[in-house]
Formats: sequence, structure tokens, C-alpha cells
Amino acid sequence: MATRQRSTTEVFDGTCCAPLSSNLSDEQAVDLAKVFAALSDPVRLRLLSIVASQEEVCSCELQEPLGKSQPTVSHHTKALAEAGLIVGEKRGRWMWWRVVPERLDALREALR
Amino acid sequence: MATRQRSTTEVFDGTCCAPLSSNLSDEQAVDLAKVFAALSDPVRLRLLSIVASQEEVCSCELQEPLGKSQPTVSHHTKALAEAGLIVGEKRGRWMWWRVVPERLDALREALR
DNA sequence: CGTACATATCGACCTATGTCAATACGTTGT
DNA sequence: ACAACGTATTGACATAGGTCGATATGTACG
Repeated sequence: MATRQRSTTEVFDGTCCAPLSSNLSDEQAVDLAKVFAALSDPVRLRLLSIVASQEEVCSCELQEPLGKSQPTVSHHTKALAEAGLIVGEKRGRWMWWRVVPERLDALREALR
Repeated sequence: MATRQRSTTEVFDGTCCAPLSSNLSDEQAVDLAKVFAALSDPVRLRLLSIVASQEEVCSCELQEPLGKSQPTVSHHTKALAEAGLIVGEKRGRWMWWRVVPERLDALREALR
């Protein structure tokens, strides 16, 4: 079985990324706001940037460049994963993260 | 003199929208996070959506579809303006808002 | 097994922010 | 000037969220 990370509060409905130029429904706005909220923290943006610059990144490689505690890094990876922007795979003791490019594509479309 | 709305806390530096794939500096991440924070609220997203669907929108046309009080609407337009996503022009007693498409373009580039 | 280690969760703290009533500010018309 | 009206600001309140120490969970290796 694949170890794809999934959370109960993940936002993965097709209605997420209707373009701004269309009049957003309340529900669409709520869902889209959650994704942008995941991007509204500088630490998460740098984290995402690090992950995006490589194929895969181990959690253990994040703590030092981000300058945050281990629980804080875990908190941020979780937030990005719940927004569907990264996915994690646990191999051995290590957690490996990679970006979900389709998710970024969809988000760019939402800004049209 | 043009009545272009400008605030002291506006985020309009050229470093705002470096792509995610490049390793973001701390400062770049802080600036970019502010813009995404402006988009992280459902009311602001619907507000922006309404403005984006027309050439210009009066503040007075926002309160009813958003279902929020006048101070709350004013608070949200200010937040979007400070993020550079909309600009306002006061003509007579009315405030007219329009989107800044270049800003949305730049933001889409940041998601690369 | 038991120890070491990577990650996740919990609890607590502090700050940021969405909301609205009350009020202030500016503009228009009489 | 004054009254009416649209917008902005202020103050207060409740909630959300970033942070870290302490702890729990899970995995590898003697």
C-alpha cells in the first residue's frame, strides 16, 4: 500500500480552484482560502521552496535551514500537506516530502 | 493628482514575487506571505471575485452580496489594497475599486 | 527486548485577526 | 452653515494560529 499522506481535514475537492474572475460561491471561497492560508506564513513558504527545489526532501533536512524546532517544522509540513501542496512518504524513520505540481498549477489557475 | 490608494504598509517591492522554485530568502518569504494572507479569507476572496468580474465596483455594492457590516467591508478592501491586489479611487462620496491584474500575474509567477 | 532516534501530538502561551457598534471624517446639496 | 450620506477608524471581543517544551508513537539495530 502506498504511504501517501492524507488527513481528514485535507482540502481536495474539485471546486477548490475556480478562477477568481468567475463569481466565487461561498463554499468555493472557503476552500480556496484554506489553501492560501497554508501559503500565508513565511516559514511555510521557505519550507515549500526548499522542497520544490529538490525531488524529495527529508524532514530532518528542514529543521536547520528553517531555524525552527522539530515540532514546529512538523506542524508546518502538516499544514502544507493538508492543503494538498506537498505529500509525504515515510520510509524507515524518515519522512520524505515532495511538492504536488498539479496543485500549484490549479492554484495559479484560480488566480485568473 | 491621481487618487490612487496607497498605504504605508503596502507590499510593493520587486522582491515580492520570486518563484517558489528558487530558494526564497527570509525577506522574500515574509513579503510573499503577506500577499497570500490577504487571500486567505473567504470574504476577501469573494470581494476580490466581485471586483474582478467588473471594470469598477463601488464599496456600496459590496456590503449586500458579502453580507457583512460596512466597517468589515472597509476593513477587507483595505487589506486587499495594502496587498496591492486592488486599487481604490474616491470619486465624490463613493469609493471605486478595481483589480490590479499585473499583481495577480506576478503572484501566479510566484507559484512556479 | 531494549535502546536510540525521527517524527507526531499535546498543552500552554502569546500574538494576529475577523467582526461589529460607536464614532469620526469628508463630500454633497440645500 | 447645516443636514444627510458614504466611507474610514477606533475599541472591544472572540477565535485562530505560530511557537516550543514535554511527551507519545513508531522504526531500526544490537
